[in-house]
Amino acid sequence: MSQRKVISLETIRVACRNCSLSSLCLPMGLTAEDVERLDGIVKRTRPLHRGDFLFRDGDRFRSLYVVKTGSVKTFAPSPEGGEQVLGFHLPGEIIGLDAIDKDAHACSAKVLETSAICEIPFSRLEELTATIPSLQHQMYRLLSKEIGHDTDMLLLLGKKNAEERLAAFLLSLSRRLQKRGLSATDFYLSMSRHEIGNYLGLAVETVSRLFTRFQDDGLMRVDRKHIQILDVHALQSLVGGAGQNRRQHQQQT
Amino acid sequence: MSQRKVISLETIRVACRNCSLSSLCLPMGLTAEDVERLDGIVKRTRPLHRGDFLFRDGDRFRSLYVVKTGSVKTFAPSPEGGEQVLGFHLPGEIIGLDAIDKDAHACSAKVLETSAICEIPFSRLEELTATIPSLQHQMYRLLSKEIGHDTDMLLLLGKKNAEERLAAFLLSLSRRLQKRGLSATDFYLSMSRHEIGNYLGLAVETVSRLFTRFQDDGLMRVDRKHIQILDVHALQSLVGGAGQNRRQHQQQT
DNA sequence: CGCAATATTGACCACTCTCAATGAGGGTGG
DNA sequence: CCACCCTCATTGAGAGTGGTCAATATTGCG
Repeated sequence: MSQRKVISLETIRVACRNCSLSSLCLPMGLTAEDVERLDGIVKRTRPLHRGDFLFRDGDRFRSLYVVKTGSVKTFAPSPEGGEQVLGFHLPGEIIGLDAIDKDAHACSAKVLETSAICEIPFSRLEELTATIPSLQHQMYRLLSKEIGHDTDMLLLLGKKNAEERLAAFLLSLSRRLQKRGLSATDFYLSMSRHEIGNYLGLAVETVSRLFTRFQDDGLMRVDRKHIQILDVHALQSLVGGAGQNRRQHQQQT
Repeated sequence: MSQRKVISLETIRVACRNCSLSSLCLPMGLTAEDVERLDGIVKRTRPLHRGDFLFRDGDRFRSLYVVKTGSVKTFAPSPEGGEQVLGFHLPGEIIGLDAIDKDAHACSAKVLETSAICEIPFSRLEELTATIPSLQHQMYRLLSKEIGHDTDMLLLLGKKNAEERLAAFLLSLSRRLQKRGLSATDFYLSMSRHEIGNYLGLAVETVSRLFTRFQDDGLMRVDRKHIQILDVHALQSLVGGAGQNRRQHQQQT
């Protein structure tokens, strides 16, 4: 910890900017000027708190949101009156892409803990992407990436058992936190067991039992919301399906 | 059948065009000239046959594909060596959007029956969307719509039981066929029970049993791959969850 | 400090998977 | 043209994962 050197205010400011926009301009081809223009349309809102909504399903679509710090969950109403958690969004991740099509949000976004969120008015972003080809390409990639992510979830829900799902979930969190420079093995869950279960298509009780089991097996330590991963490799082999193939025959067509 | 009147070659040609591009320019704002330009980059390939691949996972990404007639399935390899069917693509639907991000296909696309497919080189499409704002917007919508569709599947796999899944699947097919002017209640399945089961996260046997049950209950007639829906409304109420709430508590957070 | 929400644990059972056998087509070759 | 084979689909019986219900911590918050 604290390998942080003395740095200038300007450095922080720039780093902070890049932070909020990293998902948009990371693999860029953008000039400094382009980034400046992009930066110009981003609204920085004051910190939001647990329970606050970024938007609710049915709301008119106006902006995309980027998590700077904290975390957000998105969830859609299911016909029976329940809800399906669609994702947990950590710093650097973008929210709202699914609303472009219908020009309205089909899901709600709720802040899980005190968070800083950037807002990017989509109409202005569109103007920008129309004049900066590389930014347009970034947008396409961003949308495409979201599809790829959903695909992964389909595989998870369609083919994996409870154990594999929870292991995959934990590793996903770990990896994403690490990418932001946080610890990959020691972190706090900002969501409840209920929400994890809902997200993974499992009952709360199953999630709870698995946490206990993983801990008993020495894979991790669990204390309420505090998670310490002790054996990443074992978790990975759980996901990969070291467990004998299960669930419908793996047919080749 | 054969309510087809005598029509000019030109009419057919135009209709055919619109067909292949409908998903791109339907809710448009495109001038005739724009459509012309779009049309100019579309490659029309000769008919493909059952078992042909549009692309395989790992292939370099070059083009998007639009189904004109026939059907295509996409599927991704799962770590254990099996595969997850990601979707069945009917006329008017577009394939390959998930590959933009990594510039490589993460899934394979296989033709299920003799089909006509259009190919749209993505780099050329990108050039076009950079100069036609409304087309750019269409592309964003298209990508966004795909995300929305995946979201629906997540809800299906995460929250619905076997009965609800199959009912939803049948209604989805029905609706999409109808949109293309085909019968909503009488059609042939181009995919096997295996593929349906894989797609829905169910075992083949479960799919088979449900077909039998639905038939016994008078919801539909099933003869091999020939499907006749007799009671759409009943199917709809099955999906909606008329069946008493099942699967994890529907918590509100 | 006490109530409400969240989490854990146990017992039971249902949905659906697995295994296995049989039947029905569709294609190929004799 | 028929026999054969192979794939696909159907059906039955049994088993297991994970859901449901219920009781008991534990925590957080007003």
